[in-house]
Amino acid sequence: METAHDLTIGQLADRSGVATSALRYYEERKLIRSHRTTGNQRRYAQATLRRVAFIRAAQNVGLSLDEIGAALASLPEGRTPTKRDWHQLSREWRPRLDEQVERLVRLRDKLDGCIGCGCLSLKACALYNPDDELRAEGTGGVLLEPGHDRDVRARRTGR
Amino acid sequence: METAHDLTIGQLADRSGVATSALRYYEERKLIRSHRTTGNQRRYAQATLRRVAFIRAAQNVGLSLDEIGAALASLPEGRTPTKRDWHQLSREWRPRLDEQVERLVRLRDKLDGCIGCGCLSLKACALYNPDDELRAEGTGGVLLEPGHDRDVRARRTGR
DNA sequence: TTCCAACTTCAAGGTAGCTTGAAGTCAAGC
DNA sequence: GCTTGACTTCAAGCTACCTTGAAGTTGGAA
Repeated sequence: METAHDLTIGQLADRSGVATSALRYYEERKLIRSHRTTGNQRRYAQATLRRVAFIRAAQNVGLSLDEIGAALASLPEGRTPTKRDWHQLSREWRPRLDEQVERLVRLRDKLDGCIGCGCLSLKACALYNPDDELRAEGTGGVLLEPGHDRDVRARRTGR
Repeated sequence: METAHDLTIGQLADRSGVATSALRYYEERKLIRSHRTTGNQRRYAQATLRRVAFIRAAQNVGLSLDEIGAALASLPEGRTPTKRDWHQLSREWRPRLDEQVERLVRLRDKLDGCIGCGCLSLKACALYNPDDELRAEGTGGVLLEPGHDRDVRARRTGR
């Protein structure tokens, strides 16, 4: 399994821009894998560079390591992922990214018109809606967070 | 300063969808303010609802409470912010949101073409570039993170 | 006036995502 | 063969952002 092109953790850190401590952490979390030299040092396959890039890109978009790990788990276990494998993975992520972009654009476009206009605490605002009538229908709360409706009460703490 | 329309922390929590514990935390962090009843209970002005909405919206976009606090600090101290005040604040945030959106769109559009095509660890990729030649020029690392260039080495840990 | 849910403070706990430090081992150049 | 920097593990620490629990107080309705 060892090749001349395997990377030490330091090389992987340099080339990915990710600290060695973070790489060990990713490995502990099963996001990346390594094999060991006879002297117990980690060696990473070149393909790991791509995995790390994916991890950082995904983190940038606000995904947790758990979610990223789940995505990466869809890649083949035994062999180096092919272009097709990565292509498949990125296709599955497209809707997620679309949603994120939409949410952000909505915020950007509404921030001025909505917070700016002062309707934020009033009726029928696409950005935020704590209106009492609507609340009676169970739709109070922040509309920017997807799926918030059923969480609003659960998020309360004091008795 | 007390009006009939002041909110208890529970009401603010219900109407904002934010836990009371979080609201107390925000107050401790000076993101929101309250006055007290004779019995030492918090009462919030209606306008606080708008502040909380702003805080959550901003968090959604990935901003820290420190950054949000700094933004909110630009609002007037003594009086209830006017539409104009909010308008001003949201205008200042526009570039930040634009940048976020752009970053996200870039990731979305490049993910397929770039990670998918396998160029991720090769030359001249807009998404990621650990190419050795470019690294020699000091441009290795993840290109998605703004201003990463000077951080790449600092992020390394092991000696 | 009594009751109890909603409040109060304070300290500790929790999760995510790492970083830091100690103490020791490996490997590659002189 | 020696030196030294890059590696190893493990435990503890750190920042952000809260949550939980204990122990006590308030306030509004019956």
